[in-house]
Amino acid sequence: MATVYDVAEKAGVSIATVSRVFNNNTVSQSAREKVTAAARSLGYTPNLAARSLMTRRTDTIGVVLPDMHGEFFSELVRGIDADARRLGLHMLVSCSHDELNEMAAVLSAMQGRVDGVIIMSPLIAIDALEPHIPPPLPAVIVNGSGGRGLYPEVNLDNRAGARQMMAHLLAEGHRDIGIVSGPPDNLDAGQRQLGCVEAAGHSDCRLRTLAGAFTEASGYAAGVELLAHNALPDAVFALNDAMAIGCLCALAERGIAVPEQVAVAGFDDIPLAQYLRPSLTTVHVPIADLGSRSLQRLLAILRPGAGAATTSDVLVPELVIRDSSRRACAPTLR
Amino acid sequence: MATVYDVAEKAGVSIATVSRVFNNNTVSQSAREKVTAAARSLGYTPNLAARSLMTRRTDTIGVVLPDMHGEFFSELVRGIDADARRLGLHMLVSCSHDELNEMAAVLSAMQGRVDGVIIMSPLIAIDALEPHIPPPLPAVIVNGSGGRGLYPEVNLDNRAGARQMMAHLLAEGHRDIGIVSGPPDNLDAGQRQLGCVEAAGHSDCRLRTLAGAFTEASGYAAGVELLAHNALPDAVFALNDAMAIGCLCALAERGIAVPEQVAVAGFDDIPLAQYLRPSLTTVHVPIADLGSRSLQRLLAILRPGAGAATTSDVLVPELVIRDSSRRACAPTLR
DNA sequence: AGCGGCGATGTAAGCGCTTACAGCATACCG
DNA sequence: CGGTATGCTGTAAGCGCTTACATCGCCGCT
Repeated sequence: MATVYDVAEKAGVSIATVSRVFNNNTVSQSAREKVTAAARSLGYTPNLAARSLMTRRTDTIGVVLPDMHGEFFSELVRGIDADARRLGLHMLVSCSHDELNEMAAVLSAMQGRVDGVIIMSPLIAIDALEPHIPPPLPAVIVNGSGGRGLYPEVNLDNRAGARQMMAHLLAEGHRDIGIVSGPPDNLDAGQRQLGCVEAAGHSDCRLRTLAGAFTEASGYAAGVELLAHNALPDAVFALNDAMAIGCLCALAERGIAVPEQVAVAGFDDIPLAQYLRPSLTTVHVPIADLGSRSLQRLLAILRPGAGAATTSDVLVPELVIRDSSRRACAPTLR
Repeated sequence: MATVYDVAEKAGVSIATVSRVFNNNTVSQSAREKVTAAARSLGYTPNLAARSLMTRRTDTIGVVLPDMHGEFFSELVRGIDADARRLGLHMLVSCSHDELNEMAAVLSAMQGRVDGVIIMSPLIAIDALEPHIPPPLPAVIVNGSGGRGLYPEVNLDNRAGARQMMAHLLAEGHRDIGIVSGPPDNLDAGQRQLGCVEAAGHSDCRLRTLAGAFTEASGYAAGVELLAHNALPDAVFALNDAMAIGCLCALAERGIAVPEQVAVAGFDDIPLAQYLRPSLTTVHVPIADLGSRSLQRLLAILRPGAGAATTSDVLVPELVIRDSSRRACAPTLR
């Protein structure tokens, strides 16, 4: 591999000038041209390790995810990547499997490879996590709450989303509502559940909770359980779309009409929610925005001067009403 | 940040000894303990940039993807990540938006940040791409064919998958089959289409092709078009699941019974395919395996001695027959 | 003509690490 | 007891780059 010395020699300048050309510092037009030509002919590329060693920057940010399953993850990464590219930043991705020591290992391994990290950790409580973030490492926490304020957080207002959905279901006249919950320790799931309870508290509605795990299979199981007890609720609110789909499947198998006999709603608004029959009423979560927002937050730490007025860091999801919850009087099929 | 010098001083040894401790070289037990203690108390972490500068390794591999939408991408990354972690490798992820110059930019930016790359590029033909891969950068191409053999390839046998599906549909007695194709230049789509044509060639079956783009919306549009002409085929084979879902949606809206009036099949076997009603007949693609396999390939280049018997690099997908294509005589609902 | 200022360039000092080489005990051989 | 193999350890030389500082013309000023 060619080095600055090779280029400098070929261009007839000093290594400092070569370096300056590649860092957009003041160089005369003629020198710049000579260097560029020499570099191209030698196939020179700056050695980034050496550069990092001097500048103590890596131009890379780390993304630590709980796992790599499903739409949510890819959307988040997409949101981060889009902005990162524009800013000339690279993205180091890793996952923690929701385990504290794996998380700690990942973070310490990233130490020195990245300028900062975006951490998503819906299961591990942030205050347990914080001690494992190497102190010099700038970090932003996305979608996990309960930190001590040591790190900026970007959150989704899961509670508000759930409240909106409940309000909709209540407005449709449903009073007996089944909630398919998420994994026990999942923070998003907890907040959504809380929103449901809050909304129900103001009304005369009955809430039943069914165990779920944010998977299609668990939604299916919940649907089966509802049918077994032979006492269908008016509506089922699955705390994510995957479970809503599983549940719809169980209901369809037994010939239960949705929304005529039971209304069904989900949460997340995954892309194909609108292509189900009946199309799925859900809460739209701007996942990619969550990613892009957290990158902005991180950037505000990394490159202080660079503007970025602190807009709110709580994104409010939006109710999307589709066929699966419409009043029975509206026919599903044309 | 503490350096080897700080640790060496505190431990009362030389920097070489400190370095040896962190690289598992021969060091006396007593020295090792002193160094470890000193390092811990100082919160020392080796500076990876400096290390890379000496060793010319980064312990990081790059993953270049066409984009970051949907299951396929996340599954692939998951497959790679799982193995990478075990091997102590990091993963730098980027996407090319299927544009040749973006691809070239991404690759040259990765130069020096990674020890090798895994490239997925279903749209850009590999022989056009190869000149843009910096020569010293080890690369493996996943799921894109047509290279000049300069780089190892790991492929999915899309053609065989499509042939299997066609054989199944023919065996079910369908003779008028609609194919919802993929994006025009997409290599996977092309191979799948080819498989269909091959299979049809051996039979007396009629094939109609409808334009598609691997999205739910395009599948929906194809479904609408089929209905408009008032001449439904016996079966519709959408070349990916997303389009099959869109198509199912269009058919359901018009009250067409699947599989009684039309059989429908997809390709990919995304996780929720089995939770659709009717559950979707499709071709199972082991995406995560594709990722893990390509990492193995890359590793065979990076760490030559390390075994890794060259198993085949063509993964054959597997037919998954579900309700959406079963003979009409089998009732869908119980 | 002389001088301050300025922009372009070169020199050289590291950044924190790995590793070849040399040094120095210790142990073991004849 | 000298010689030599053996096992640790220290010294020092870079890896390829950025950048503070010094240098050197050159312009425009008085």
